[in-house]
Amino acid sequence: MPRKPNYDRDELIERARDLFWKRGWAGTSLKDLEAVLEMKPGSFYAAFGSKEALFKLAMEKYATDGRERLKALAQEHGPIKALQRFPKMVVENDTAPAKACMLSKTLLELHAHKHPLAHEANLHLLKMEAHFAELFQQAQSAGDIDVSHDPKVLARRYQSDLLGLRVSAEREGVDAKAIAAEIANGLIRL
Amino acid sequence: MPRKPNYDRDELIERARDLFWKRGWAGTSLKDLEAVLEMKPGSFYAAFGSKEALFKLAMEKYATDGRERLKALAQEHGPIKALQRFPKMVVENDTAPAKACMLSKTLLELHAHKHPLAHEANLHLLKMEAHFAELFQQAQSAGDIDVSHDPKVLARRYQSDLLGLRVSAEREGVDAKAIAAEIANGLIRL
DNA sequence: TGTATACTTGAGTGATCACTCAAGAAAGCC
DNA sequence: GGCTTTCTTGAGTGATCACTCAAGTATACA
Repeated sequence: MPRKPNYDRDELIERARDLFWKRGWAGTSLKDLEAVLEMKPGSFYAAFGSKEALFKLAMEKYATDGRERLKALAQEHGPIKALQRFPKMVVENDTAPAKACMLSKTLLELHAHKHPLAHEANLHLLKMEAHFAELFQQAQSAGDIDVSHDPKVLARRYQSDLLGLRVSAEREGVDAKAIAAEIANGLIRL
Repeated sequence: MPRKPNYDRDELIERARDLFWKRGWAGTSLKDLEAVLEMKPGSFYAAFGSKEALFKLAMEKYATDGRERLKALAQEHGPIKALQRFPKMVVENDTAPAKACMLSKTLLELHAHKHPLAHEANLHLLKMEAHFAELFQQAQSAGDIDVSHDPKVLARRYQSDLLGLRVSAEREGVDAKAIAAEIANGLIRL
């Protein structure tokens, strides 16, 4: 009896993610979304409910994709190599809508307003940090990093450096690849 | 013959800076500014011309204040100690409107729109980086840092770490002071 | 093919956006 | 006190914001 929608929901969320990632929350208007998703307002609200609900979906996709890329890297090269390659990978991805992390952008834009999406971004960052800690611990088990270090401390610092790297990569005239290499090299001396 | 304005322009710019710093460009409405500056729209536009013009002034004040704080630190403690203390100082300043750097917030928010203010933020960041490089060079002359390092490379990395630190400080549940201490310690081993 | 059921359309909602401007108030000089 | 000049006031500008909804359209099952 029903009629099926003539779009791929997941693909729409990806397109929305790219737009939100690039332009931020306030910088993305519904008109922009309508253009990119090729949807009229009625369909949009029937499909997603609100701009905020779609942003949340987009951010979830962003976060899980990031974790999966890290996981894939670890499976292929092992924990320490994954941690070393990740910064470079992030910075060299020229197809990405922005160099900076969508989670940090969201956090910085909306934290002062105590917007629920800022809290959401925070949670995703925590999850990623936990993932980093896990890899650091595995690297210790493999003998690649001295066990005197607390993996959680290493992960906290690593993520901080990564966030800094990605802000720097958004700047003009800054050699982000060089910084990424420095971060990678810093892991050898642990 | 004329009538003098009944406000202190510099103080108004400071108040605007605090609001912009905290809430960002799009997050700060003219209504917000009118409330904080205690000005009606007519006076506001007579005094500053536009929201963008005031933001630019606010960002300039932010940038020069930052450079002066660093300079004061260097004069009191010397270059290497200044570089070590600066991250801690930034993170521990509880009176600041936000932990994150106003320049990076502006850059991340407006870079995708190619907004002139993003370019402006970029220039201020470059100036600050040059200041860092100068201190690194002075620290080398003083024998505190090995001369094998390029001060410009050190400054680039230092600023990246600092930006990451300040994003991390904006998060909840992250011990930013610990990261600041790690950054400071990292400078000893150079 | 008829009908029920969803999806699509797009003009329209009130609210808020940055900004304007004419009129009134206050200060400095004679 | 009168006059000039600037500052202050605040209602009002069109544009854009996120969002709604009634009407039209297409699809799947009978």
